[in-house]
Amino acid sequence: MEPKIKETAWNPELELRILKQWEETRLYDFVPLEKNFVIDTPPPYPSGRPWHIGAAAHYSQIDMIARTARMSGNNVYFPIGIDRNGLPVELYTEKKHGIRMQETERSKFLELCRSSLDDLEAEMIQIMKSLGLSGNFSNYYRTDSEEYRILTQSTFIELWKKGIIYKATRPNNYDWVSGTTIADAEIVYNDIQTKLVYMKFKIKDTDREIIIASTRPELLCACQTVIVNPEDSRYSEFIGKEIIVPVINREVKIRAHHSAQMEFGSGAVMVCSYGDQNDVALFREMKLPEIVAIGMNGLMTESAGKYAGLKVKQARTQIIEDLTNAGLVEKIEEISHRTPISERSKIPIEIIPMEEYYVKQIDSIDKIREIGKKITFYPEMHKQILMNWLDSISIDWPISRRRFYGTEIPIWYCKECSEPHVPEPGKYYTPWKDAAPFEKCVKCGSKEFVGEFRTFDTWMDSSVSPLFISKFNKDPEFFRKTYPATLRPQAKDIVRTWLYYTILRCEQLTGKAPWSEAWIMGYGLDEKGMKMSKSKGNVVDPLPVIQKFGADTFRFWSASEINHGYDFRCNEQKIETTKKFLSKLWNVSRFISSYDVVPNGKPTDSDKWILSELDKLITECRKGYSEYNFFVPAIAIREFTWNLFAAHYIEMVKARAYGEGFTGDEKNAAIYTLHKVLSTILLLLAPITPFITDYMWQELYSKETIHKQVLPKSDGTEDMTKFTVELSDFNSKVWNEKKSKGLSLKDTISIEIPEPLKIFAKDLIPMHKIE
RNA sequence: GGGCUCAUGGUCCAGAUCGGUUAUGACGUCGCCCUUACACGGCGAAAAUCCAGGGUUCAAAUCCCUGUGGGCCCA
Repeated sequence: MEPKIKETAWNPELELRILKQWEETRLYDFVPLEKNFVIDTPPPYPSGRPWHIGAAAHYSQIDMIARTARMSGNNVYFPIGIDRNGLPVELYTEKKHGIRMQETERSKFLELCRSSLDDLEAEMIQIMKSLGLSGNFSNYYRTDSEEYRILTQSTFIELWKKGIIYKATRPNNYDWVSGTTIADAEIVYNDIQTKLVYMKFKIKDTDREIIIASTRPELLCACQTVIVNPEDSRYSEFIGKEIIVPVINREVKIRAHHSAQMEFGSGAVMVCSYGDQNDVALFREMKLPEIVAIGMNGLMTESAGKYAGLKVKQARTQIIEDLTNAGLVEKIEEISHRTPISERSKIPIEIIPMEEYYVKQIDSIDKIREIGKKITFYPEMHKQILMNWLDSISIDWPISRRRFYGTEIPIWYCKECSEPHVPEPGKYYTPWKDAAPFEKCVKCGSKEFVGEFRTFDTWMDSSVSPLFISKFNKDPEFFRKTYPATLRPQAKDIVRTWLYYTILRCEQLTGKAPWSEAWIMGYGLDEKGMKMSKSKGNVVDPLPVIQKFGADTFRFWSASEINHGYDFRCNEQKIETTKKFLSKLWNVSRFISSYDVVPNGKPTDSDKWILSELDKLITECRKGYSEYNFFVPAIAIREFTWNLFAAHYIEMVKARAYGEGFTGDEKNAAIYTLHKVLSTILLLLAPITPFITDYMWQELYSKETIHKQVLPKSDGTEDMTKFTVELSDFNSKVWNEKKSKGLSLKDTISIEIPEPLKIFAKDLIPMHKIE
């Protein structure tokens, strides 16, 4: 008896061969049928090496969803895309070339970004392919392609025409040295020495005063309220009273608010537009009218009265002097204050209201909540992230950015009267360099236009991914068959952004939910449970790991280590040891491969026992797969294969399979059962480890790939699983007995087989050489 | 500051919806063993007051409350 398979361990290099076969046979091409299983794949962002190992695990699992759906008889559409819009590539490019975006010619800067992206993308596609993703690589999409940007712009134009877009002035982080809005991610906090000024505020119609401490006295002119902590007994009698802002002499109300810290300064805080992020939140919460004290040039505005035109620091010095002269300062302390600083220019940022474009969302919240309720979440608990977010949205969505590498906002303004003009949808517009596609202004008739220079928030692009993959507005037939999509897989940290914005935008454009299911994954932490970040230096690069151990090892690790929906730790040593299971499976297959497949047999009691355990396994796996929870089948299959099938059944039937002292029927029944169990394991495991299972399948069972098969179904055979515990206990007992007597396993032993196990006696006697 | 979530042998991970067994399995460690699939193996051993405190109960890893510590999102 020679096994068909020669090697004694699974060799990951075989994966390349199998990968090539899949590509050559175009196994995963998609041709739409009436009914399809459509995955709204997250397009990853190539933000620089190394890629995140948690992301590689994430995409492996998305592929398991695709393969599960395919093996459940669905026609699967698994698009592949790359997200290329946004800030990270701009920062990457600035650093790589030592330049600044605002000081570089725009088209040249865009060119540099594009070439950075091309390099990073090539590697990312390579990793995704080598992971064995069964997606449509042949025509993968890019969110910065002309085609995609046409969709982003035309959906914007559609919303514009529906009146869902408007312009408004709202506070933003502003770096007046670089002259740009900056994202929260670009702010760093430094402790800076500054003066904390204790000022006297008079309470209206009394002769009493309250002392208020502030590091920003120059913002007195923008003060609209004073808050105290509701539990602060010093001030409880003043809540609701009017108080007079010194110098400005405006009356504002004293309110109670929990964000006032009793220990800081005097415990009473003046709230100005806009001293810091908390002021912004309070203005929003209390719906206070804003006063703009600082302009985009970094100078005090008209609102500052006599201080108008001064630099912020000069105004501060001046107002402290004036307050002191008027006897309104109690004392001044030198303190160290945590101050938000612009990462690039190193100056304190100012929060300045600016005119930006907004998408209306407040009006849609109830509708989105209803849609959210109908979407099935895996796991169910993560639906709460969306619901909590819907409860806390307080302003519309600002969508314009003062950035370069993004989809351009397609608007031109009349040079005379500033009237905005939006072009017809269907073309890609770059207003910052293109001539306006209009004859004359619809309002004043002027013939000169100025192009908008801003770009969209990248979520404007990402939020239409289900429309892009279904060829919205381009191929009505394809769209009808593929929209809404079936499932959105994504990580839980972007429920509030990507998932939410997608529902919002797709509802606004199609009136429907973009998908019926959402699959939410946790994220990968390092081996100590800390978030991986480049600054901490604990990022694990998936590429060498996959190269070293193979994609199947990595995938089986991801399935067996990650309980769906929860965060998971990444430990390279654990990945390495996972490979042992694949070698175990390999060797089980190798043993069984020495027997030709027999089409059917008359199972003995031993065979019936393992077949009923197998039936139980099928039920358990199907349950896990039906919830796209791969942890369940991975653990169950490993347990069954290693600790029942190999450890007990194979040992029991070896003698019978060799045919020593058994009838032909009995021998055949053993061989039939061995193949039956192995082929079932391979099918059950195929979505998780597509390489090794396909290799074995084609080696042993079929010329056709395993990935065109369907998952096995439970056939409700006679339940003999009640023998399992006693059987394995008996085997252990014999092995222990031989060991304690110093016998080899080859030696004979005299031992009583327990009554219930007598039905297996014919296999147990030669297995243990019982006399 | 608000929200979600987690805490079980040295490490990771089950068990918790529905309270009741000597608390599952893997990795690692140690000992023995080449038994015609596999030493990337087999058999066996040591190793957990189930984060802390309180409550409900005949009975709590499991249910309730409080706290501590980690993770993330939002402010």
